Amino acid sequence: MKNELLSIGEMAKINNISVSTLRLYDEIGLIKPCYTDKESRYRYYNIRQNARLDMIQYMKALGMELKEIKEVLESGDTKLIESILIHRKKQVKEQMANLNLQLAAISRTIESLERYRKSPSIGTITIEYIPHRKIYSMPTSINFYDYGIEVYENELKELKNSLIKHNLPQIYYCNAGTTMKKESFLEGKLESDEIFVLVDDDFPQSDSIKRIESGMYVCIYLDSFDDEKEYAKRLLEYCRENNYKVAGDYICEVLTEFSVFDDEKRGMFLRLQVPVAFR
Amino acid sequence: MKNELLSIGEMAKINNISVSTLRLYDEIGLIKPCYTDKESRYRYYNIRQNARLDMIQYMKALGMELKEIKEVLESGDTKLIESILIHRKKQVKEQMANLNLQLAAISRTIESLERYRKSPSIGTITIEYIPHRKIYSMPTSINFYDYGIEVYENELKELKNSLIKHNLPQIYYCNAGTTMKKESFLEGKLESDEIFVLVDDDFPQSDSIKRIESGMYVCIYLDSFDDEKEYAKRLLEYCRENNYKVAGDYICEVLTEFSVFDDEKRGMFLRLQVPVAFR
DNA sequence: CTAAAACTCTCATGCCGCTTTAGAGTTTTT
DNA sequence: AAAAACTCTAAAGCGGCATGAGAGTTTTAG
Repeated sequence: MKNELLSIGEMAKINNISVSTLRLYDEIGLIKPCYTDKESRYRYYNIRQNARLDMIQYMKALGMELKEIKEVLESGDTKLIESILIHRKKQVKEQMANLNLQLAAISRTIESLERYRKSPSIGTITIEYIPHRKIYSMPTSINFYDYGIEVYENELKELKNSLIKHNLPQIYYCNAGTTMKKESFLEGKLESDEIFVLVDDDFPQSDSIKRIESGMYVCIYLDSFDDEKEYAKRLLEYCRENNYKVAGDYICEVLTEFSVFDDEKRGMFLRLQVPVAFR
Repeated sequence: MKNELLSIGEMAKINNISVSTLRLYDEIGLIKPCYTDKESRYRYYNIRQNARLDMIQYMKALGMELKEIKEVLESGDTKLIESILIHRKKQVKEQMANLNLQLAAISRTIESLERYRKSPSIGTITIEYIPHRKIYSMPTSINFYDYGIEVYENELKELKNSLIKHNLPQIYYCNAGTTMKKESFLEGKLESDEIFVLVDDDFPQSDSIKRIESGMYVCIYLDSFDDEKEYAKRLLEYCRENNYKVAGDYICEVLTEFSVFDDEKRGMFLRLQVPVAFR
C-alpha cells in the first residue's frame, strides 16, 4: 500500500478481477508483476500496468482467447487484432443466429408442455380449427404400419439426417408426424405416405417443404403409436356417423414427446386428424 | 448389423453423434446400451433407443446441461423441464444481449483501428465537424495534470468501477477522455475538469450521462499524454492566429489505445479539440 | 478356414479460463 | 508479541466432449 507498489490483492481489487486470475496471467505471461520479491515470491504491481490489464480485459470482452491476446500483445500488430476481430465478428453472428433458433425452440417447447398438461383425455374426439402449418417431409420408403416401430424410427432418422445433409437448421423435432392419403383412410387401411417434421414459417423454402392448409379438422387423441389403428378407425366411424365429408389427407401428429421417460418406448401424445368440409 | 442390435458405431452414425459421446452417455447413465456383452464388453443398442437419444439431443439443443437432462429423464417430471426451460430462456436472452454489446464493441474497435491507420501524423492541426457524442463522466477529484500518469490511472479506474457499481453495461473503453473548462484552456492552464468514456447513443440515461454537442472543432493529433501540455498550447495559438472563437470546453480524446503494447506505457493516439464558432 | 481389415474396449490426457482447496509462509494490524 | 489478513505453490475440478495408446473382438475377403 506504500509508495508505488500494489500487492496482488490491491491490483485485483481496483481492476475488478480475481487474485487467482492475476496469478494465472502471470504464469502464462500475459501480464507479469513489475516486481517479484525473490524471497517471499510476493507479486507487486505498478498502477501504470493497468493500461495493459485494461487492454487484456477489453480484448477478452470482445471474445478473444487468452492465447490470441497474448499473441497480439507480443506482436504489437494491429492487423492481427483486426483479422482476429473480423473472424470473431462472424462467430458472434453465428452464435446469435443459433441462440435465436434456440430461443424459438425453447418457447415452442414450453408451449408444447402447456398444451400437454391441458390436453383432452385419451380417446376424446374434437372438431377444431387448425391453422396452416409448414412441414419438411419425405415419402416413406415402405409402409411402416406393416412393420414395427423400428421401421418408423429408421424413417425418422433418415428424415433427420436429410436435414443435416442439406445443411438446414436442425429442428430438433418434438413435432414429427406422418401422413396418409385420404383414400387409404376412407378405405380403413393404414398406408403411410409421408413422414414429416413441423417447421417454422420462415424456414428456408425447398422441394421438401410443404404447406398444410388451415381448416376444420376432426381429431382424436391418443398416447401410443400402437393404438393408432384402432383410433383411426374410430375417427373414420365418427366422420361417417356425423356425415362429415373428409376433405384431405389423414395426419398423425406428435403433439409432444415429453412422456419419453421410459427407456425404450416413444411414449407420445398424438393427435390423429382429418380435414373435413361442411359443404 | 444383424437382426435388431446396433453396434456403438452404427448407433453413432444414424444419430449423428460420436462414439465417444455415446460411451460418455453410458458412463454417466444418460443412455445405457440395451445389451452389453459380458466378455467383450461391447455395447449394443436397439433402434428403439433412438427415442431417448432424440430427447437427449433435443434437450441439449435447448441448452440444457447433461446433468439436468439426466434429472429430467429420471424424474419424468414435465414441471421440471418447464422450470429449467424458463430459466434457460432468461439465460439465452441475457446471452443475446451480451453478444449484441460485444458485436457493437467489435465493430467500434475495427473502425477504430481503421481510423488509426488512416489518421494524420502527429502535430497535424485540422478543422473538422464532429457529430454529437454521449459520454459517461465523473468530475476529476484532483487536477491530474499536477501529478503523473498514476493519478490519471486511478481516476480512470474509479470511473470504470462506478460503471460496475451502478450495474451499467461495461463499455470496455477504448474511447476515454478528459475535459477542461474553456476558461482554463484560454488562460493556457491545464486544469482537468471531468474524465469520461464515450458511450452509445442508446446507453441508459442517468446523471452521469452527458451530451457533447456536434459542431466544428479545431483539433490537433498526438500520441502521448506527456505531450498534451505542449500540443494544447499549439492548439490555442492556432486559434488565436486564425481568430477562431473558442465556443466551448476543451476535450482530450483517446481515439485509440491499440498502441498499448509496451509493458507499462499507455501508448495512445489522442485528439485534442476545442469547439469553435464562426460567428 | 485363415488373415487382414475394421471395429471396439478401457484408461488416460487435453481443451479453456478460470475457481477452489490445502497447507505453508509473509505482512500488516492490534 | 500475538493475531489477523494476506500471499505463496501446487493440484484438482468444471463441462462436454476429442484424441490417442495399446489391447482385444468381430466382420470381411480370399
